[in-house]
Amino acid sequence: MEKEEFLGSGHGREERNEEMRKLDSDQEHDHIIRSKLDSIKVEMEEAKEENRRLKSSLSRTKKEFEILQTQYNQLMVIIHEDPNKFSPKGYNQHKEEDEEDKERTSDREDLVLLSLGRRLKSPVPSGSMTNKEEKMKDFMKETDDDKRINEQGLSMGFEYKDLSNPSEKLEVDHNQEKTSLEVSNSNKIQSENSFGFKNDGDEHEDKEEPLPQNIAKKTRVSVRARCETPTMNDGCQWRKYGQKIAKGNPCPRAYYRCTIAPSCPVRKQVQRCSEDLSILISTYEGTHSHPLPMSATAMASATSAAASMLLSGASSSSSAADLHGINFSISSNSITPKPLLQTSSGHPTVTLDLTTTSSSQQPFLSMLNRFSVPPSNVPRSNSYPSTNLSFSNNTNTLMNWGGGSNRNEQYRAPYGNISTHQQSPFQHMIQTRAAGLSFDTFGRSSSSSPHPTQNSLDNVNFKNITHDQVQSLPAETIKAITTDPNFQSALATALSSIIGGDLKIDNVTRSEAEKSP
DNA sequence: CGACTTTGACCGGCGC
DNA sequence: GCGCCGGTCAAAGTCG
Repeated sequence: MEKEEFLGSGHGREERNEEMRKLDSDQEHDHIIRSKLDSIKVEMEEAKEENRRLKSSLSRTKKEFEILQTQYNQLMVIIHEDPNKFSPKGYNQHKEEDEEDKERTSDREDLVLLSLGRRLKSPVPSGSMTNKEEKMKDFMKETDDDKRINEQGLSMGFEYKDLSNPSEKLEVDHNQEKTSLEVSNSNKIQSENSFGFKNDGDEHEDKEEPLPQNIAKKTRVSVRARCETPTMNDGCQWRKYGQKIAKGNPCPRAYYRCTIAPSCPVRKQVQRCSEDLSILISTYEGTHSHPLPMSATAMASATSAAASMLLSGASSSSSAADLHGINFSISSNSITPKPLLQTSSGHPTVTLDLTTTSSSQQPFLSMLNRFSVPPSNVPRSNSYPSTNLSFSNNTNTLMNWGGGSNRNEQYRAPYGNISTHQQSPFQHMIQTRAAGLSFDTFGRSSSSSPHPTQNSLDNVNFKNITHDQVQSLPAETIKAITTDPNFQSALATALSSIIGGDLKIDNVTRSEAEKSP
């Protein structure tokens, strides 16, 4: 009996134990689920928080960008409209016209100019035109220059002088590594061997029959940038046609040709810097004989601007120059790293350096100051000048250009996914004008929201731009904007045009940032 | 199957 | 004239 009871009780105990175990396991399961839920909740909260942070950061950056863009646009609009206005005398003379100008400028604030580089051959049907586009078209009819743009499209870039022309002589001082350009008319730059965009409407420009010596000595523009991907996405469509191990660099050099148009003669060489494998050196040569996608215009304009600077003698300037009222100091500490692709080939090469790090606390100034001559210790075997333009900042300039082996990389914006109205934010800021070096620059923020500094036009003052003003720009803004390769490209173009063109900037619009925090 | 990449061969310029 | 070197060609391979 006792045994049975024992067995019976033992059996019951087992059942209870089983139930207990079941309960325990259920509780454990619940506990696990709860803890998982908790952790997920925490993660969600964190994500939300991060999202909020990013949103606020984005909106702040947007605002700051708009402010800067407005200032830049105002300046360029005014420069374009009447350069004389920038002299104190001119300012007084034109004071009465300011009201009118303000209205016109305000109108232009509504314009979105996406005309950096070459205008597309096929005109947009008027039916599909937006109001902004119509306004832009209307405005472009206002001046003769703009008419020319409207009728002929844009011609800018990599202008290369006919060296055989006795009136336009290129002298190179091999010993001093200086370039001396003797140009009879700086605005009459021939279109031979021009890199960038040419106007199909101009028959004479379509006939690109450079002389043999020019073919042999095409100007090249080398762009150095930190880039993790095998190639830098510059917006163009390239096809690889060769690869070589070049002497002096264990990294292979890849040869690409532009395939947007079958007859496009533009070539590109891509090579990693042997000293710093994170640096990608892209060297461009030739002239695009076709419209470029918008995403390609930034790089094309940068390279063209660089080439223009080379040809306009920027490299021959002294250690500091006062160019049209803007100080361009060429400081020895801004010297770029030794350019590898300058050592060969007998091509005049200009290097755009987007890699070097500045110790300066003023990135924007630093950027302006980085129009530098190559270091004297750089060996150069070629007999042509090389010019280094460094548009760096004090941030980590490692760029992901979105390039790589992906075949579909072309036409993608070089800065990843950007919403439509923000795509290539600086491209619409600059509009180039024919004659290579001079251009119109105006436009506005593409944001549809009311502009925070719209009223600043009412308080436009003209003063000499000072370093203090530049310094007064919010550092974060400067950092954000100067790290944008599109800005760097656009700036290169703008500066090039100012240096090489006939614009006279004695004064500039006072920066609204002076008032802004 | 077309577009693109790879890679060895070839060509022309340049220096010795 | 020869060899080196940068640049290009073109056939074969790869990829989507």
